Amino acid sequence: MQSHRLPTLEDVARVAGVSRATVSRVVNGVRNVDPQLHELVWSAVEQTGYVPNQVARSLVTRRSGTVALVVSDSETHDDDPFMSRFFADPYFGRVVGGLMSVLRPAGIQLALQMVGAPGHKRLVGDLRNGQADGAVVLSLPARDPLPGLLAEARIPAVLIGRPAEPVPVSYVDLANEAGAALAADRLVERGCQRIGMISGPADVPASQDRITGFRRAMARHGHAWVPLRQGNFTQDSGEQAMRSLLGERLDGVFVANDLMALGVLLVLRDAGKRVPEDVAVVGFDDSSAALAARPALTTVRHPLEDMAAEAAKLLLARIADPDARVSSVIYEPTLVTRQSA
Amino acid sequence: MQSHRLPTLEDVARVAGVSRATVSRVVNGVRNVDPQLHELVWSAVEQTGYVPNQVARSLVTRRSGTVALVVSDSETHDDDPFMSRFFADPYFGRVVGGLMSVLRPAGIQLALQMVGAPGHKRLVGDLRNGQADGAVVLSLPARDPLPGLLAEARIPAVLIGRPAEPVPVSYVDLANEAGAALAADRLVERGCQRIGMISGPADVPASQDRITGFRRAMARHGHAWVPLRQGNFTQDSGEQAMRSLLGERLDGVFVANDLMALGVLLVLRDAGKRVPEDVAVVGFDDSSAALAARPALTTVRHPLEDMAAEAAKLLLARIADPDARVSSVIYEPTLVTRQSA
DNA sequence: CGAACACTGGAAAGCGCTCTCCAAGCGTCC
DNA sequence: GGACGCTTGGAGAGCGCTTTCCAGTGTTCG
Repeated sequence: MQSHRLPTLEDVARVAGVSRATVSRVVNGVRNVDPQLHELVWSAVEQTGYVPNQVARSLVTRRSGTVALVVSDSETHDDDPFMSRFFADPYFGRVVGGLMSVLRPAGIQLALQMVGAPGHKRLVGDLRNGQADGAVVLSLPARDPLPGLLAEARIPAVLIGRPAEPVPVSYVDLANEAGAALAADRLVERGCQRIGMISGPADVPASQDRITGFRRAMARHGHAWVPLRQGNFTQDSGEQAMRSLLGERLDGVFVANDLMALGVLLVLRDAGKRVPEDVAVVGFDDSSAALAARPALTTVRHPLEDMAAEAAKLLLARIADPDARVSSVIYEPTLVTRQSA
Repeated sequence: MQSHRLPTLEDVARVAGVSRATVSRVVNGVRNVDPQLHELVWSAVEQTGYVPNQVARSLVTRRSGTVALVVSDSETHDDDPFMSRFFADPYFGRVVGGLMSVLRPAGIQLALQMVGAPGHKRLVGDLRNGQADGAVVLSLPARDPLPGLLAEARIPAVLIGRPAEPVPVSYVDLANEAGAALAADRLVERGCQRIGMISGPADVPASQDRITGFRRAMARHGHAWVPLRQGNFTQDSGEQAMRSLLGERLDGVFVANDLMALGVLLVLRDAGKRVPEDVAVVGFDDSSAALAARPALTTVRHPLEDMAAEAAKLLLARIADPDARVSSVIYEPTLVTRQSA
């Protein structure tokens, strides 16, 4: 019983006996329209089942009511297993959840864009064309040219995680150094003497900062040197790193994320070490894994949802006023003390 | 050094010295255009840095190159903690990853739409208006009217998870009953005598099927009655359910998802029960949690990424041919045997 | 050698909407 | 009573693109 053609403004106007312009004004709630006409138009809208065509509207207003979540992965091939890992990790979902908590009430849609270097030009073009009003960027590769391109094209954008090189784009980030220091303090305070670290990839800013922060704090406590192994944020890499660290006879270890810490816990257990009595472990992220681990993980809380929500707010502000100053928000981490340290 | 206005088809045409129509034809690769002109036009495109305006294109073609991922949550208020739980769960990310693996190579975008019952009308209208070419629907509420509305409006759609009531819409699903039967078989085969189950919410089809399948299989094995507790798929609810099941002196339990199984493991451990010696545990999903658990979880594998990818393929096929027959794909689960059973 | 025919490229009509004019109507003030 | 300002609604020009229709050109065949 549906007609094949959707009712347009024109149809509503005809039913209401007014002009297209008037219907448009009523629907968008602008200008003073005679209350009677107002009423009349709304009932015509109701009667025809009219729904504004966003596409047509976007074409003229150059506003799409959409924000892009750009996942920038520089070099990945299509079915790189890395991608599936990325999506399966709660990281992605938490970001989406945080963004939606702000975007949804604002009536703004989220469009997911995955793009590698070859797609940069196209992406920037599409965004300038009004495909989306702005972008939240999740930069995976260490030094990503995308933020710079976005800034140059004057596209409202906010990064999640600071860029490797300074770029005139707002971002939200965690005070990773401070978080790592929290872990160091905890380990030292417990009385650990031989403390090591398992880090993430060295070229990721967040990872670098955790290393720097940890080393600096340890130095402050008189530990000039810290045994370090590099992982890649997977549980597996955490296991490997811990195994290679076993010879160091550590009694404390800071692991740069919870997933790797899970692996560490397993290796320690297999090696017959009690946690925290023999070896204390501090993780990072306060993910659900931390709570599920046995012993429950003492970890540095990373308020990712809040950060993503803030990113959405910053972006909205920037869309509303493109000349607003670039501003960034750094979140302070806190230590969540559980059993492992 | 960027001009404020983006180059349009008109500009390219002027530079190339041809008409708009010709440029359009070249860019879209239709009709036989003189190879020389073809060349000429492309170099003009290059020179001007032209990027087609998708919005304008959509307006006339009524194709958007976008697919909506609709998360239908019927009754939720904006900052319901349920939503944040939903996004943090790997379920969401795995679906997105699976969809993207098909959509990205096809050059199609994914737009995230969260919508409750009040938004249904608007959503259907927007989709009919060509906002997106089709929808993948993730129905959270038990009996969701949305799939029916979509079918009625003849909007290409594919559901992930079977609808509670039959609806002429394609879907992909897991043979949940068969999966539950796999778990029952395993538990019985191990020699367990007193076997219980912890299920998900009773009004979710997937959850119902697991209960039915488990009961049926157990009956086949001569167990007429199965102690059952209901959880809500969270680790916490799993713990509670298990605690209340402790009095039953079970030696085997089937838990309807891995997250709850994690909770079960903890409770069992605290109660001094060894797994699997005293109590065998089988989970469901084969999530990363299953692997991380100690003992590692024996669980029913749920190939969610593959299912989501298939959903994307079905949707694309339906978009290409709206009159194609409604067809659904049911995936067969397999048992992943680890330590817990 | 002229007519029929493919083929190519241009002109122009929209897609559905917004928004800037502009005209009409009305009240107000000198 | 006339001029002015204010409110209100309509006409119409696009936004950038696709696509139909048609004219022009070169080709082939009777």
